[in-house]
Amino acid sequence: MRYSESRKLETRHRVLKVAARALRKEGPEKIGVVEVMRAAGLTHGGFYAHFKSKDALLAETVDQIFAESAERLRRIVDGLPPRHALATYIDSYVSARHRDDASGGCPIVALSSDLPRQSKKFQERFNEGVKLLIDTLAKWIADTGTGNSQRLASSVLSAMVGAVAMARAVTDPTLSDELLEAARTSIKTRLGVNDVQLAKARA
Amino acid sequence: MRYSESRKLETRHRVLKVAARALRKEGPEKIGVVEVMRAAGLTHGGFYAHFKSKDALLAETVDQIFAESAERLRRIVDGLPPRHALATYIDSYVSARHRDDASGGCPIVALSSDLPRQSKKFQERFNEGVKLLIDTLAKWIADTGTGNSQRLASSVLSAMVGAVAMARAVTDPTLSDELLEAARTSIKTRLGVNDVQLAKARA
DNA sequence: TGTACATCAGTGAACGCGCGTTCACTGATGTAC
DNA sequence: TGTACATCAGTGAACGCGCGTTCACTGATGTAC
Repeated sequence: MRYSESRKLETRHRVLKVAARALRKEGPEKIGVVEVMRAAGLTHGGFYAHFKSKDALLAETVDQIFAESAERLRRIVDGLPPRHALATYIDSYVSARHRDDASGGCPIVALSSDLPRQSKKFQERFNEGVKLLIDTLAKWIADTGTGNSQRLASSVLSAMVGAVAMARAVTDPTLSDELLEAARTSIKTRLGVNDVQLAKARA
Repeated sequence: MRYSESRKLETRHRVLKVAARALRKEGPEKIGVVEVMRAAGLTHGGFYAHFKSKDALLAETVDQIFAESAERLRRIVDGLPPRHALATYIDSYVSARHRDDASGGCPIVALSSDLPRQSKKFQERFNEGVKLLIDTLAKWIADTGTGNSQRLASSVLSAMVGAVAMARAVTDPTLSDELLEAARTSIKTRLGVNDVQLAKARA
C-alpha cells in the first residue's frame, strides 16, 4: 500500500515521538523495535523502511528528545524576564512532577548513566543537546548580571540533574521530597532568585 | 570436586567483587552471568550454586558496592577532622579520576538512571546505601557547626552526583573538566571548606 | 478521462544470536567405621 | 592409619526465549500513455 508523499515523514515522526518517551522510560537496552512500532500503530517489519538499525533510531531519538525539551523550556519561560525565567525553570525542573515523569522529562537525568555505553553518534548528539541547554541557562544568568555565567550554568545544571536523579533513585518518599526541596532552595539561593514571585508554570 | 569449608564463601565473595565492578561499568542489563563467572575464574553453570538468579546477584552486588564505597570513604578521610574530611571527600569525589573510573566509583552515579527499572530488592538496598552515605556526610557537616545538616548533606551529595554524572555523559573534554571544577568549587564554598589545606588523598 | 504499469510503505513469518537457566555428570574432600 | 562411601562446588552441553534483522509479499497510490 503506497500512500501519499508526506505520509512517510509523518510515520517516521510518529515513531520518533513514541521512541522519545520509551527511551527515557526504559533505557537504551530495554527499549524494543517491536514495542515502539506497535505503539506507533505499525508492525515491526516496517521499521527498516525508516531507520537503518535500532542504533540509528536511538541516535535520532536523542535529537528528538532534546528538541522536545527545548520546546517545552521555551513554552515554560516564554516572555518572562531572566530572573523569573531562571526561577521558573528551576522550580519546574527540580520538582516532584519532573521526578515522576521520566518519559516526558529531561534526557540528561534519564540517560546519563547509560551514555558511556552508547554509540558515538548517540553520545555526540547528547553532547550537543547538553551544550545548548547550558548556553540557554548561561544567557539568562548573564542577563541577571552574575559573573562567569557559563561556569555557573554548568554547575547549576549539574546540581539540578543530580537532585532529580537521586530523587528518582531513592525509594523512601520523604527522603526523595527532601532531596528535591533542599536542592531547589539551595540552587535558587545561589542564583539570587529565591525571592522571585513565581509565574504559573505553563508546561 | 569438593573443596574446603570456607572455599565456597571465598568463591562467592570473589564473584561479588567481580560483579561489583562489572555492574557499574556495564549496567544491570548488559552485565552477564557468563562474563562475571569467567572473570571470577569459573564456568557459568556453577553460578546457581551461589545465587538463585541473576536478579539475586544484582541485589547482593548493590550491598557489596556500597560496602566497598563506604570502606574507601573511611580510608580516604581516616583521622581527619570534619572540615578536612568534607573537603577531601568532595575533592576525591568530584574529580577527573572518579569520572574516569566508573567501575570503581560511586554506585549512585553509575546506576541512578537504571534504578527505576530494577527489582524491589535492588532498589531497597540502594536506598539503604544512599541513606547511610547521607548520614555520614550529615555527621561531618553537623560537626562543623552548620545548621540543618541532613538537608545540607542531601543537597550537597546530589550536586556531587550530578556533576560526575554529567562529566561522564559529555564527550567534550573541556566541558567535562569545567563541569567538575565549577561544581567542586561551588560545593566547597557552600560548606565553607574551600580554604581547607588538603591532606593527600589516600585512596 | 481512463487504463496499465511501477513503486515502495507496510505486513508478518522466519532466522539467528545472545543470554539466563537447567541438568546430568565429575571428582576432590569430609565423614564413618 | 586406612578404606569405602557420601557430598556438593564446579563443569559444560543443551534448552528456550526475546529481540534485532531479513525477506518475500501485498496493495494503495503515483506516473506514463
